[in-house]
Amino acid sequence: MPNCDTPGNLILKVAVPVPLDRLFDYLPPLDLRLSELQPGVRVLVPFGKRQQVGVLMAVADNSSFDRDKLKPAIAILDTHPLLSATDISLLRWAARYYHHPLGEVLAAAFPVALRQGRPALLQRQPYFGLSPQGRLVAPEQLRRAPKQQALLTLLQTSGSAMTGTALSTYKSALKALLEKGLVAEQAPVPAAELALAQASLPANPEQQAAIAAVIAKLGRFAVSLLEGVTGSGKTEVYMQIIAKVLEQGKQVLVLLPEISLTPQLEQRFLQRFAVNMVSTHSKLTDKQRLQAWLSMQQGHSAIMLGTRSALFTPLPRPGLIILDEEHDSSFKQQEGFRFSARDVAIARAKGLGIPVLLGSATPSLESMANVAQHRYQLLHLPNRAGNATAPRFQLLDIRNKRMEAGLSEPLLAEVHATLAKQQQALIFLNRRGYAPVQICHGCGWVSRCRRCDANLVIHAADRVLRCHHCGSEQPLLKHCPACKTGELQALGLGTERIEQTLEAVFPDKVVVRLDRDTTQRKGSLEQYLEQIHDGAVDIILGTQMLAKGHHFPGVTLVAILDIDSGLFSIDYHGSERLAQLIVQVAGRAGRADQPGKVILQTRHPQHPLLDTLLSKGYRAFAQSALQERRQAGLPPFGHQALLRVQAGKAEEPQQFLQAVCQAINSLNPGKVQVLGPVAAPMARRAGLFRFQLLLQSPQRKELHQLLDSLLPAIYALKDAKKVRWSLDVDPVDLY
DNA sequence: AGCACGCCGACT
DNA sequence: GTCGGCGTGCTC
Repeated sequence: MPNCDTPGNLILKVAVPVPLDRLFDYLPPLDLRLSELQPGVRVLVPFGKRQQVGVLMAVADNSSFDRDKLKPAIAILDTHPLLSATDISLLRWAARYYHHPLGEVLAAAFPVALRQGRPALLQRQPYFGLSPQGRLVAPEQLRRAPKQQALLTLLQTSGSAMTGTALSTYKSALKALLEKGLVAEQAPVPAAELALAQASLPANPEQQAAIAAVIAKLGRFAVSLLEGVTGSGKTEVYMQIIAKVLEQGKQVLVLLPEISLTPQLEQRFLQRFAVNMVSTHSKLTDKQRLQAWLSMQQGHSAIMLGTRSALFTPLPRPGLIILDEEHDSSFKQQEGFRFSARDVAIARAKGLGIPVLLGSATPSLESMANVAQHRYQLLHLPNRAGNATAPRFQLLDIRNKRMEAGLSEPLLAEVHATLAKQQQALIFLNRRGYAPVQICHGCGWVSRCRRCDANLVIHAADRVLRCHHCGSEQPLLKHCPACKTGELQALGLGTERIEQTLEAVFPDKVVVRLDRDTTQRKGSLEQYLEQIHDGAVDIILGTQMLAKGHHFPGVTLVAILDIDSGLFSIDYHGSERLAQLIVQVAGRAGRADQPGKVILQTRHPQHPLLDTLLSKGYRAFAQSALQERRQAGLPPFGHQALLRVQAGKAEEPQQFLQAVCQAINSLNPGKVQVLGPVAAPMARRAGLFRFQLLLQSPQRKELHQLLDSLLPAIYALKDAKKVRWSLDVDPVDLY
C-alpha cells in the first residue's frame, strides 16, 4: 500500500494513561505508514492541552465521537508492537478484574522510560565471561574495541580451560573490568550449550520429586506450590527447573517480594547459568530498567529477576514463572492499580500456556485452599538441608514477670547462655524507633500527630518525634507543652530502646540493629549482614526485615518480644500474618550441629492459634484458620472489594459513600453484602479524613457483576470529584 | 490525573 | 485596581 494515501476512514482506538475508563479515538498521524498500525505500538497523542503516550488498542473504521472533532495522533512511536496480543489480552483482563482504567493498567506494564515516550532501543553491551565449561566467551564486536583488546588477548592466552589459580586470576581481572565498566555482565544471545546448568548439587528425593513434577508440566499451564522451610533447598529446585527451561530455549521470569533479596539470588544464578540475565527493581535507574525490560522483550535475555512490577515484562519465548515467598503481602500493589502479582502471574501463565511455581515456607491461606481444591499441586520439601534440625519453640509467659525494658529475666538468661557458647542471638520486635509514644507524667499529655490519628514516635538518636504514617517531625520535647512542668516519659518499646538496654546488659558484646532507620543508607544492610556472617556480631536486633530471606547460620536463639499485638488484630489477616512471621523468623536460626531455639514472649500462652501453630505446625494452623474463614464467609471462601475514600473534610467521604450505597441499592446487589460506610481504622491520615465501604459476596462472579455496573455509576457521581477514591479488589490490608 | 476556566478575598 | 484561592468541567 502506498504511504501517501489518505488512510480512508481509519480511526485509532488509543488507551491513554489517565483515570478514565475508556479509549480515545484519533485520526492517524499525517506521516503514517500503514505497516505501523498494529495494536501494541505506542502512540503519541494530543490530549487536552498536553501530550500523552498511549497504546494503540485497535484500528476501526468508525467512531462514536463526533468525527470532525477528532484530532490526528502526533506520531506512532514504535515500528513493532511492544506488547503481544496475549499480553494485551492479559492487561485487558486485569483492567476488568481490578476495575481499573485500561490506560493506567497498560502504563504499569511499561518501564518509566517507555511511558515517557523514549525510543525502545536495546543497547547490546559487549561481554566476555567464562562459559560453564571454563571456556572463554567473547563476541566478535569486542575484539574491535581497542580499550579491551589488550586484556582480551591476555585472557585468551590464559587458555581455554582455566582451573585453580588461573581461574581465580581471571575472575578477579574480570571483576575489576566490570567495576570499571569496561565490560558488562550481559552475555551474547544465549547459546544452547551455555544454558545448561553446571555443577548441580545432588538433589535429595523430595527435591528430585519437586523438580520432576514441574518439569513434567513444562509447555502447559499448571500451578505448583513448593512448600519448603528455610534451608530446605528451594533455590536448588528452582535452578534445576530453570536449567531445563533454558535448555529448551525458553525464558524464565522470577518474582521476589523485595529488592533486598534480589542480589542474593542474582549471585547464585550468575554462578550457575551462563545465559543473559537481567534484574529489575526500584533501585535501578530508569535507563537500566528500560534495558532490562527490552532485553527480555527482544528475547536477548533468558532470565529476569524482579519485584512485582516485573510481572508484565513481555516474553517472546515464555517458559516458566516463579514467584518466591508467595505469601508475602508486598506482591499486592497498595496504590493506583492494586493488583496481586501472584494472582495475575497465574492468569498470565494460563494465557501463555506455561507453568507457575509458587514457593514459600508458609504458604498463604489462599494457596493452601487452592491445593485442597486440587487447583494447585503441592510439592513439599520437609527437610532442612544437611540434616539441620527444626528449631524448638518455647512460649514464655511474661505475666507478672519482671521485665527489663521488654526483655523478661528468663529471656535475658537465655541470651546470656547463648552468648557464652559463642553463638548468636536474634531478637525481633516489629516496632522501630525508641518508644511508640511520649507521655507527660504530670498531666497525661501524649505526643499526637497533628495530621493523623496516630502518636508521634520517639526517635532518640535523631532527637525527634516522628509520625510513621505521614512522616511529619518535631524536635524531641524537654518539657510538657501542656502543663509546662510535668516530666516527659517514653512509653512502650521500640528497637532503638531495646538496643540501648541490650548494650547496657551486655556491655562487652556487639549488638547490631537492623530496621529501616539503620539500613536506609545504600549498602548498609549488606554491610551488616556481612558482619553477622563473619561472626563479628553477637546480638542481632531488628524488625520485619529480619523475617525475610537472610539466613543466619550462627544464630541459635531467636526471641520474638511481643506477639500479643498480632493475636488480637482487627484485620482478619492478622493471625495468618503472625503465624507466617513466627515461622519465618524461626527459620533464620539453627544449623546442623546446633538446633535453634525460638522463644515467644506472650501474655496469652493458652491462645489457640499459638497452641496449634507450635504443637502441630504451620499446616495445621492453616487448616484451622481456613476453617474459621469458611465459617465466617471470609476469603478465600468469600470475595471482597473495598472502596476507600479520603478528603479534607469529614463530610465529603461520607456523602460520597452514601451516594455509592444508593447506587448499589438501585443496581440489584443480590447476595453481595454491603458493610459500611465506616471510618477507616485510622480515620485521619496526613490531614485527610478516611472512610471505607466493604463489599463481600460468597460468589466472585456476583461481586464482579455488581462492580461492573457500579463503577460507571461512581465515575458519574458528582461527589466523586470532591474526594479521592479507589477500589481495592481482593484487599489484603483492610486499613 | 492534569489543566483550564471562573468567580470572590488581601495585596503590590 | 490585580494576584490567586480552589470548585467545576473536560480530555478523542
